[in-house]
Amino acid sequence: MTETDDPLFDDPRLTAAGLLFEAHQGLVARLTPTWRAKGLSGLDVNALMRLSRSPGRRLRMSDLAAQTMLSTSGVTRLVDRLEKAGLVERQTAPGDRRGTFAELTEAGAEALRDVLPGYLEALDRWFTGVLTHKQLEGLLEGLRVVRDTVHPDAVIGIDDPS
Amino acid sequence: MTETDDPLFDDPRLTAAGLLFEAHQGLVARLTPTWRAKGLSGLDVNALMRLSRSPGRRLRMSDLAAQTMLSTSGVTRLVDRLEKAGLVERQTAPGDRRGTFAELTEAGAEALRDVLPGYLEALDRWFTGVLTHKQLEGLLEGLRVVRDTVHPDAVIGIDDPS
DNA sequence: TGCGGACTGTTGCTTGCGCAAATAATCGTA
DNA sequence: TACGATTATTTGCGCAAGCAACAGTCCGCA
Repeated sequence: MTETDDPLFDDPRLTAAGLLFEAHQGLVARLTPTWRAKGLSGLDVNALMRLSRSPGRRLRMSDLAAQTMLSTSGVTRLVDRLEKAGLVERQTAPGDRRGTFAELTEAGAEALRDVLPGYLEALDRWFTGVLTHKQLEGLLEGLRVVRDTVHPDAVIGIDDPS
Repeated sequence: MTETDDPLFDDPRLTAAGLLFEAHQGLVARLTPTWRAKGLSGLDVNALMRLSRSPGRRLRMSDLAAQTMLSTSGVTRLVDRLEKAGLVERQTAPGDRRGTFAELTEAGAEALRDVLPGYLEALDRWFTGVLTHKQLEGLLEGLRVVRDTVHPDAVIGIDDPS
């Protein structure tokens, strides 16, 4: 029942992209309470999870920026907050005093253990659990292809190399 | 080669969600230049597209808020900017002077026609075009299910109705 | 050894968002 | 008709993010 004056506005590619955006946004909206209840933001959780999965539970600031797709200044302030909360510690990189590592503290890992059960439950309820095994497989396959196409490792300054 | 101290941190549900988030963020990063080159933000384009597809090319502020998943105050300011740019016009709702419609102007439709070609091309290059027909179908099916689960029509104040 | 250029992270400034309070209009009921 | 409750939108305030400028460190080469 859409009323379009211009057929350009109704391209199936737009519909497909809209579906991706809406599913994403809606899921995030559903997940948000699980971490907000613990006093964290989505980016906090993202960063903590990235650190927890990295060797030595730490990452260089710039690598964390690349992984979270934040600007370096954004990461500086994110780590500022996490450090103030005691969830992360800065340490200067041995051998290169320009670099700084952000390392997950035990309190940080604990915060993660505190958030994850509710987070996983919500994922189950709103995402993985509402799909058949086959649907989930199909979804993940498509996402994997898109992610690999679109996610050029370091994604700080994207200047379309057209 | 991930090093996890806690198996909780490596749940397949987390991987699945991470895939969705990364595909989304990466795609957005790829698309951003297409609208930024025209002086618009992603939310601008989203709003303009919603309006263009609505009856009379207009929506009430609160409906626009629901569709864009912004807060109502966010929409107030979004429409402020679009109106100042001449892409949208406010008109008080006939019959209920509390309500306000945001209506797409001809300049707004023109801006959309200006952005869409590049936008569609980018979608093709980074999203729909990199998938086989079958992969795309599988992806869209999964997304549709998730979207319908997660997107309860009006999504302004989500209070988990557990 | 010393100097210029490149790289890493932080700071100043601006922009945009959400929450909560304020404002304006309508509805229901006596 | 009048008043309290409800609904729609706007404003005040605080926070978080990006960009651009800056400071500190390292590397290469004469």
